[in-house]
Parts: sequence; C-alpha cells; structure tokens
Amino acid sequence: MGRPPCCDKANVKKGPWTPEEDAKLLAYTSTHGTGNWTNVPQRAGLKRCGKSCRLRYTNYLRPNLKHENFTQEEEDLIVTLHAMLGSRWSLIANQLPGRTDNDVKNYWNTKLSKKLRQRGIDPITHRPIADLMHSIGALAIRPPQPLALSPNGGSTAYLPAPAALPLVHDVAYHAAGMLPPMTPAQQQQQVVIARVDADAPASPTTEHGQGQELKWSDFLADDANAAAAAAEAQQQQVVLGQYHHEAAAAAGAGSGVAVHGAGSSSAAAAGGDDGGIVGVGGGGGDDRAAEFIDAILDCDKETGVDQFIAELLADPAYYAGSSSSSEMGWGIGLLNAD
DNA sequence: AAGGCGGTCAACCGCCGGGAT
DNA sequence: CATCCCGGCGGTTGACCGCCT
Repeated sequence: MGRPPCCDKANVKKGPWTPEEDAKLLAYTSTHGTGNWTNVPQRAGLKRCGKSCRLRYTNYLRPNLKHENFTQEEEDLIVTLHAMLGSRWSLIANQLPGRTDNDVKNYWNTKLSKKLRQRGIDPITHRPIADLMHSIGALAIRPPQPLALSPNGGSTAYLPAPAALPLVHDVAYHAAGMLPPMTPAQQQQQVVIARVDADAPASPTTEHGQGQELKWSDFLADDANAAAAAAEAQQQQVVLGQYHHEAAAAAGAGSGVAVHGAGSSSAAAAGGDDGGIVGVGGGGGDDRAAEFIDAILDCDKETGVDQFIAELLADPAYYAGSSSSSEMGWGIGLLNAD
C-alpha cells in the first residue's frame, strides 16, 4: 500500500484557483514564508490541499516568475539540456530564471517536441529519425552476442549493439571539448561500431540484396503488429531520408561524423535512446534491462559524464556561452533555422 | 451559428528521496 | 534501524480557448 493521502480529500477544494484564494495564499506566504505546506491551507484559511497550495505558489504566485513567451535562447537551452538530461524538468528549469519545471515541461510537450519532430529529429533521443531507423537496421545484422569491448570489462557481456550507438551530439561534444576526451577503449569501441555501421545498408532507401536481408522486425516474430510497424518504419525512412542527407550536409563535418557515427559511451544518450530497443530487438527481460541500465551508470562514472553534467549545471554562464548551433547538434540548429 | 477538433496550460496524482523522530 | 512525514518530481488529466468546417 502507498502512503495515506496528505489531506482529507472530502473537505478539500480542487480545480482552478480563484483570485480570492490566490490573495489569501499570497498574503500568508508574504508574511509567514513557505515552510510546512501541510499547515498552510489551514493557517491561510484555504480549503485546499497543502500540495495544491505549494504548486499554485511555485508555479504561479512566486515572485520573479516570467509569464511571457519563451525566447529563442531559452528554447535552445531547453533543447540542449533535454538532450543531456532527458526529462529532468526541474534541473532544466533551474537553468532558466523565472521559469518553473511545469512551464518547461508544458512548453516541451506542446511546442518543442513537435517542432523537433517536424524537423525529422526524434525528441527523445535528439537524433535524426532516419538515423534511428538506420541504427535499427544495424541491429538486424548484429544480433545480441557477447561484447568483446564491454566498457566496464565484463558485467555487460550481452549488451546489445544499439546501446553502443551514439547520441547525435556526442562526437560534437567531444570535438567542442564539452565532454572529456575518449578513452582508448572507447575509441576502439568506435572502430568496431563504425565497422558494423559500414556493413549495414548504405542508404535507408536501398533495396536489400540477397544474403543478409534481415530486418529488425524479424526479431519480433511474436508480435502481430511487427509487419505493420516495419512497413511504417520503412515509409518513414523514405520520407525522412531526403531530409537526413540535407541536414547532414548543412550541419557540417562535425555533426556529420556524429550522425553516422562512431560511438561514444554517453550514458544519457544510450539510456534514453536505446533502452527501448533492448526490449524490442533482444526480447530481453527485466534482468537484461537492469544489466543494461547498470552498464550505463558504470559508463557514466567511467567517462566522467556525470561529473561533467554536475559541473555544467553549477555554472550556467559557461553553458550559455557554448550553445551555438553548430556545436550543440541537430535540435538547436534546426530550431534556429526558423 | 454551432459543433468538432486540436492546442495550451493549470492542476492533480502517485511515487520517491530524505530528514525527523 | 524502522517508520513517518514532507517536499519535490515527472507523468497525466481535463478545462478552456480558438480555429475550422
């Protein structure tokens, strides 16, 4: 059983706040501060849950909140931070003075993710959707097998191939000095992945020849929807392929390398991106998923990415100065293209 | 004019981590 | 050490609004 409710729901008002309620809450917080939200409703004369009061205050009544539209710089920062942190909205919002996590989350869900998708960028992985399809193709010719170059020397023996494929930003980040230099093991891993990638079909639209004509959907024999999903994926490849090549050309050499990539072991990247693929391609159970996540966390520590992110977040000025589109990858450049 | 529809955003819900006891 | 409680978080919901047919 979960914990009991924080308040007596029968006697608690829900729904939109009235100006009178806002005034009461504001009057109370301005004189008493915001400690112990559980007692706030009673002391402020409100028939609201303490959590509701806290939410109303932090998201709407708190001083110094911005209520105007997001600026281009804010958009850039959100995209960049989302690429690195995923949906950790509070962390992202901390880097945007006057914005709340709810603001950022809503803005992402309603505007930015859509904008990215329209540009052919997967808003979860921040990689070109066509490139994701390409990676799935690579999965088909390299089924799960013991990995010779396991980043932590063994515990991830069955790490499936896509887990090692890079986030689109990674190489650009290395090049820009925003990520620590790759270790020899990581570089060697890149060579292996690059070779596998080279073995994969050269173009998303290429008709596969004889021999290795395996598709990722072949791994979904039990899934009645697999054929339809594969067909849809292929269609997306065709539609997005053109964009993919144009975007790669426009983004310059650095991002181009990232796209076709030679991998790094950015944990955040592999985590958000390929966790789902593990389940699809390998049909792995919870154990495999847990192993995969452990490997990501290990990688995080080994590469220093976790430390890097911590330092980055501690120094907003540094980050703001680094957000030029060419360095920060697909999302930003494309958003700025508007 | 009216109903349908999609977008936006405030608010709610349930879970989790950490401090207090 | 175990339990309780609170604040915080991310995901989701639903009311509202404007546009379209």
